[in-house]
Amino acid sequence: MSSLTNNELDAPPWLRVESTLMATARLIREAFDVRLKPLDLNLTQASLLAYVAEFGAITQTRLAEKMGTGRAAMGTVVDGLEKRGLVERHPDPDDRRVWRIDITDDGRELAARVVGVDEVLRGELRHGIGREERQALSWVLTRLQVNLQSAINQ
Amino acid sequence: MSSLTNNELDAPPWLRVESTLMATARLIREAFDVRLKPLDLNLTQASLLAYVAEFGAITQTRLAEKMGTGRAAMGTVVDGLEKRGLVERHPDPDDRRVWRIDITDDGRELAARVVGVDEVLRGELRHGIGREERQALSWVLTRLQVNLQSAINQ
DNA sequence: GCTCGATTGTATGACGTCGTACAGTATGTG
DNA sequence: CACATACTGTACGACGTCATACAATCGAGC
Repeated sequence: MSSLTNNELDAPPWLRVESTLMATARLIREAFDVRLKPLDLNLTQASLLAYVAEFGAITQTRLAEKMGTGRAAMGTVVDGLEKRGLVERHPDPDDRRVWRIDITDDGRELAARVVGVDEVLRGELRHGIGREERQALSWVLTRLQVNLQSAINQ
Repeated sequence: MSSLTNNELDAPPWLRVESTLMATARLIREAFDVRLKPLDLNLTQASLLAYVAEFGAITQTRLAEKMGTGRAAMGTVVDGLEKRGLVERHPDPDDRRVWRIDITDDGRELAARVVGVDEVLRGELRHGIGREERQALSWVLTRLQVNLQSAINQ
């Protein structure tokens, strides 16, 4: 144990809040990966599965946009899930370039378990954090994203 | 432009705040990488350099702890910086297993520029975000880290 | 002094993601 | 209809990180 959040005090003085945020993001991924391991899914796969289960068939490019990853990476993720019979690629009747990624029955079943895992974990993460604090967090993060996007575009 | 923060509204309903946080972390890394590109450094290298410049020689394992990465990964980062003459490995007089990573004059010069880049960017990121909002953000993140650590340890 | 467990740094292979380039297809313009 | 441009998904190579295993070394207990 220990060595938990000391990175707030003796952390590099530059990058203070930012590094805390990135460390938190790492922990989020780690926590979800741990909880999703029994389902043999990582966070990316689980997100894809749950998204398709919720919103129905969608093309890979839009999927990549939603999940914040590249098209190429999304292709390999879909490959893996398709090989396990959790999703299927259906040709789009209106556009022969694209595949419409749809979920299978097995996938839907697993997606339900993903949602369960997600709800449990998110419940644990709320401990000691009030509703308005979470809303404030969300607001600041959104604002930060705007500033970051401006900074990235010079 | 556009497609900026729509991932707040039509994002997967699970993973709401968490996915926003992770997306923000990605943008932070991206923004720093863009700004550090003229120095031919990525965020990891720059962090290491600035840390050693600030706090002096340190072993790789402690460096890895501070930066939140593994020892093996830290070794390759040090390799690259050492090859460019920005840091040096000095034997520890008291412990022959460890290297003490120290900065060179060239490294110190570059580290100063890193600090400059960092200050400019962090100034931009503060736009429209008040002091108490930043403190609240920091507090919630720290609390979240505690909850995450508990979740990871079952 | 010797032995055993713990620790440091490294080598290795694996994984996930990214960037680029490419072929196939769609869409708009002449 | 012909053509140029934009877009989708994939192949490929590269990078960064991780997990594991390992040799060298330290520190504690006898």
